[in-house]
Amino acid sequence: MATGGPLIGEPLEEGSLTDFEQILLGLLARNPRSGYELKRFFATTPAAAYQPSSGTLYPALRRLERRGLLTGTDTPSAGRRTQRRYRLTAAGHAAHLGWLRRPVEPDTIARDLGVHLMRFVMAEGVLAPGEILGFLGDLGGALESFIANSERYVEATPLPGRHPHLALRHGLDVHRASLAWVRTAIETITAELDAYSPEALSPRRRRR
Amino acid sequence: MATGGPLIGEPLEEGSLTDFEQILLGLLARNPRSGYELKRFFATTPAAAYQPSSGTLYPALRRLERRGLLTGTDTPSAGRRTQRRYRLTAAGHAAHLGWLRRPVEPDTIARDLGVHLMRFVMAEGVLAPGEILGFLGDLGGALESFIANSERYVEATPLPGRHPHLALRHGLDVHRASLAWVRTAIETITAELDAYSPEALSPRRRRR
DNA sequence: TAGAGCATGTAAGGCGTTACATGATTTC
DNA sequence: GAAATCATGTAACGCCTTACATGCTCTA
Repeated sequence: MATGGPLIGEPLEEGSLTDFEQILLGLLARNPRSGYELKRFFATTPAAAYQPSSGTLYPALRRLERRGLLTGTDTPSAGRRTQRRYRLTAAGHAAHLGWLRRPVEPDTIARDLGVHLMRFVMAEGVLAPGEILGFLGDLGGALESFIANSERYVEATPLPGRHPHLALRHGLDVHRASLAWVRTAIETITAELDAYSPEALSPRRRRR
Repeated sequence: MATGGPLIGEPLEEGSLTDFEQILLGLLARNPRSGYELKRFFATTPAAAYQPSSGTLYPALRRLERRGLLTGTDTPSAGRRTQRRYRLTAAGHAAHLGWLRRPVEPDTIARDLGVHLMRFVMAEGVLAPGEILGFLGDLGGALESFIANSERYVEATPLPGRHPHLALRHGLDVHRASLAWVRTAIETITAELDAYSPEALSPRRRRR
């Protein structure tokens, strides 16, 4: 920690990763894949309303490799052109864990909801159930205050016309749906936890 | 129309505008503003979870001016540094109208919902009520098929874990909320239309 | 004269988009 | 041998982000 220069093999850490790079890291953390397999994943999953092009995907993988978060190995798969298959390094796993554990910023909740959902998906089996419930709790809290702020704004501010009012109403409706989802997600996960160890993990709930 | 070269004063039309540029156009169509006033608008409106920086805003205004969609005039407002106040040209109004009238692409509905909401807000008083109801109808239709597709996918595809299933559920819940909003928006606007001219515009509804 | 607020702008760097290029293999 | 599919990549261009620069005015 107190050494002079940068150590060989240490994570570079200069400049943080984009959301897209973090998502690539998360996908490769579960199972190593090639660039093309990643493209197909994005193509076939309706969750991703996003379709990375070759010019986005391949350079991103090379960047992550250059940073020491991924290692790629050329594998001449039967027939076809040689594939380059990527897997995480130790530094890559550390970066991914750090991303999953990032606190929920209440100020940017509306903008980052999609990213939070991706983090939630990728946290399964990686973060402890307690951490996941904590994350969902923070998410719910952020949504609650966002909704409260929007309601206060709608009541306090005279709006120029009917459409702005309706549009704000849309934002409220959508975020209320998100909040309701967070609550059922917490219940679902808590219930599953209780099923496995009713006494140890959540004794309070059994009394009900 | 059949002349040889490009006419002076014609809209350039080469390459289309970004969503952000279209939104600037829409804001300036209602009332001329300076860059700083636009910044304050974005800062004080909770609808905009987006905060354009100086480096984004001012060059964008200059681009639109260079394209002939805006005209800016330096106005030495009392005290302070000289402001540059922008207003739309005829070509700018045409570009804005074209943006408002763009059809709803069902394929990108999840990605573009926010932009559609902005278009809805800015269409008030600019597009005819019939056009606005048509737009909302298309929006609702696109949401319906998106929801139906997602439901089919959830039922047909075995998902690796509980979290992916929950995340897809979130998408469904949120888009169902959007669809419900579209329907109430249609009702609201239709009702208001009826109030002004019950016979002429919507005689069917009176029978109910 | 130093500082704070208003107002517009520039510079460097990075990432994404579109379009094109390239290689290898199988099918018609 | 032409075309399609798999698979990776490059090049040009444009926009955004961050940070800094510039002017002008009023107040302490």
